[in-house]
Amino acid sequence: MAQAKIKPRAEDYAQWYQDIIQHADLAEPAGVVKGCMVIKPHGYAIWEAMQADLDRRFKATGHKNAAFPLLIPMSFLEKEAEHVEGFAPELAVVTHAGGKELEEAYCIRPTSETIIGHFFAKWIDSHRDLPLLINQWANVMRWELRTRMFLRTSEFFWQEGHTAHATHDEAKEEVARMLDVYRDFAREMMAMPVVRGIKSAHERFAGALETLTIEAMMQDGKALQSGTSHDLGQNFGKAFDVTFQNAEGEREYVWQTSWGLSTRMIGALIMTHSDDDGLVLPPRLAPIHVVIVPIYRKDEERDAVLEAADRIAADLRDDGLRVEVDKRTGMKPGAKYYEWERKGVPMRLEIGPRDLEQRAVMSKMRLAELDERGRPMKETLPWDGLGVEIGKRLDRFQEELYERALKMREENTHLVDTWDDFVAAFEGSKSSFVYAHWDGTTETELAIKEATKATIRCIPLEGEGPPPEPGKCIKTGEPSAQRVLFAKNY
RNA sequence: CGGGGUGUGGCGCAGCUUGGUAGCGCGUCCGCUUUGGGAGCGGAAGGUCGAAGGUUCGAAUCCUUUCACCCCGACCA
Repeated sequence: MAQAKIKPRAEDYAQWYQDIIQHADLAEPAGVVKGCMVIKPHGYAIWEAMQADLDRRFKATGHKNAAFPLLIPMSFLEKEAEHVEGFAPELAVVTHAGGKELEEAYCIRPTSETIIGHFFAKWIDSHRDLPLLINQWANVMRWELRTRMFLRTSEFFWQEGHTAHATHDEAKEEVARMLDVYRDFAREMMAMPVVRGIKSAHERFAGALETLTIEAMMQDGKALQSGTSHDLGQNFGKAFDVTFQNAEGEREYVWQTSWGLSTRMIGALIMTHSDDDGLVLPPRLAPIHVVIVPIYRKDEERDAVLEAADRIAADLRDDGLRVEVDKRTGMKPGAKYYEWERKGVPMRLEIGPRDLEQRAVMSKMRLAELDERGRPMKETLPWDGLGVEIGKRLDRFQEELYERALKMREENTHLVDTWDDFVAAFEGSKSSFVYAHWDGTTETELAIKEATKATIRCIPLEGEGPPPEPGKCIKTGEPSAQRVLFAKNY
């Protein structure tokens, strides 16, 4: 295990982020494949927890999983003009296979709208076939110029939902519904508050009529686009001839949507909750809820302590908790404490001879207050009803993480009305969430980015951000219907 | 892709200017003593110095090329 200290956030946020990933043993750069990473077991377990919950939510909203080819004929991409323009620069292309050059090159999927569009055309014939609600869990590849672990790697894992509907209204409902699924997932599982909104034309998905997004604030004030839901209109329907016969017997193009959320969320988790001591995980996504550290001096003590630890672990597992007993020898308890804290385990139990006598355990939460002597506060919990008590504390911890993240965001969210204040808000490497008026043009959006590096993260949906009120564009003074969210972003 | 930086045992680094065949800390393995907030002592293992060429009697060190990673941009989930 690495021994060098985690770089404090205040000194070098980027280095801190790298250190957390290494010290928590989440992933490492592949090295032998540019821009790709190996997600290690502790990191992958977090993704599996995310997948399990999202999959349940997708199925609860009527979606079914399917799998489409990794390789897509190049000609498919070219069928939708904006789509190919958006993705062409970052495609990895397969030109040879089976020892000879292919007649038509394949690209490794950067996203699957095109190949799924092709199959939708085969599968959909009648309005009775609609809506068609499909999700795919997959890896995709986009040859990014600058990569950062979890946030932007050449290969990444995600889910992509693809649906086809008979009417635009139905499709728009789906787009909004799935955005809310993402919002709820972020809130309930990740303990991460998000702002829902609409992407500006410039930030929209290549080939979409409209892109909805959830944007989260990271600890350094930058925004992270955390999930997107696209209204594809009939663009792909027309490109792939996906048509159906309506109730009146007329042939119509379908209305499609797509929506995705990726392993980037692990990066979001890190930058939302973790601290200078290591990873901090919300209990609902933690691969291990509780680690039990047995403490003993003599062999007799050892047997009794381990027996009790195993029994408690078994009881807690029966209560639905994910528990690990750290039986490693030759390692002092303190060393184990530090290691599990680096890995983000929400709660630790210590059990030793003293506890055996009292029929109790010592418990310590990952984010514990310090006492007068600067030591983390611990709490004695009796064996009776232990699972219930731990459950309560984990639930409270989950909620505290959310409250803490929300507070952090609110303290770093501002309404700005003058250009000078706007520039000051993004001076140097500073970032925060700034709600300001914008005249609605891409030209102004780009000028603001050029001057401040801040971009429009989204046009907030109703109920998000400040109440809509007309005003004047921060840059041009032209009329604006509502404030939009500006921030630097990952 | 432009600019900058870095590649030396699992991790963190020194050595490079002034070439002489690799060292430190942590970790790992074995033994004994330890174990309620990062253990101590003794012994041991582990490295084609990112890769390929070149210069040289001799290259971690000098030259060329290349690969990867990190940071700042531009591009993007």
